[in-house]
Amino acid sequence: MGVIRKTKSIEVLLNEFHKDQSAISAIDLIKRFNEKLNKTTVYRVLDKLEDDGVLHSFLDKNGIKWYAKCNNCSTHKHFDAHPHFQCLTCGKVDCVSVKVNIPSIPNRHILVSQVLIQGTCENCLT
Amino acid sequence: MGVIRKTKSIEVLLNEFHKDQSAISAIDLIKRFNEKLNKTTVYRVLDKLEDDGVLHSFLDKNGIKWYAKCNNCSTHKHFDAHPHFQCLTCGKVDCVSVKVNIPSIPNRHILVSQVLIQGTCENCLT
DNA sequence: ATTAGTTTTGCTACTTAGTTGCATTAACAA
DNA sequence: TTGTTAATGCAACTAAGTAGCAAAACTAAT
Ligand SMILES: [Mn+2]
Ligand SMILES: [Mn+2]
Ligand SMILES: [Zn+2]
Ligand SMILES: [Zn+2]
Repeated sequence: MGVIRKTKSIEVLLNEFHKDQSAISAIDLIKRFNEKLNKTTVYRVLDKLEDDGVLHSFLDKNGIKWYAKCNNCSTHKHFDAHPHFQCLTCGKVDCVSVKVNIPSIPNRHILVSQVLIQGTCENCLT
Repeated sequence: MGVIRKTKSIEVLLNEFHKDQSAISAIDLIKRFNEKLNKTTVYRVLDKLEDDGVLHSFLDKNGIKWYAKCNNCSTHKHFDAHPHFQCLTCGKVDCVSVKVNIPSIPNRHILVSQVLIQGTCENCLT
């Protein structure tokens, strides 16, 4: 897979991730470009950008899908085993670069893990 | 809130959690008692049992809801800050009792966190 | 610049998990 | 046994995400 053609939809969506480091939910993007892009297109572009290693995705506390820009990933290698932080006050979601280490579990082989942290963001702390 | 009346639905569902320590998804319970209980009832009973501290819930990798029996919880106190483990081979989900410690994050106040670990369960390891 | 081949898009319809409103039924305390 | 109120069933709905297919738009070759 991977992005093959530079289309308007891809440009518009990617630009949204470039102008802010925060994660953005698929639903939010659909709302933002309501008049400009079809929702199916939004889902498909996000999916493709993820395949291409440009974005990565995760689910928030309510099971809805968020995307954020990958930091050193490519089509072949992904380094996205970082936690995500969701502010319970304003709803903003960010990638956090701390390392959470998962202890081994007896009789089980661990492959991946997702960590979602919730609390108050710096903007809402005051 | 909390369970007030001992009904057939509550008994049937609770019994399912008693005979096995594993977590069970709401969807699965709806399927299991397809002929016996209405799906709305299943959702409502699970919700109420959670309020009452008898069960706790979490979302799996696909954003679907699972429930498991609480281990020392009551209506007022919840001790469910434990990770959950989902086997990628058989799909089984369990509570795990290891402690994952979340490091503090600069400028952010952490309140709760969810950890979902994926891998291979003891049954599927062979 | 035109064309042809292929990808991407829009649209409509669909799926699936979960929720809501409301009338009926079942607990249970008196 | 009866009256009150919680719990249930049913049908209709919501919301996130998917699928099929025809039309549009890239891109590369001519
Ligand atoms: Mn991230
Ligand atoms: Mn648990
Ligand atoms: Zn905030
Ligand atoms: Zn397994």
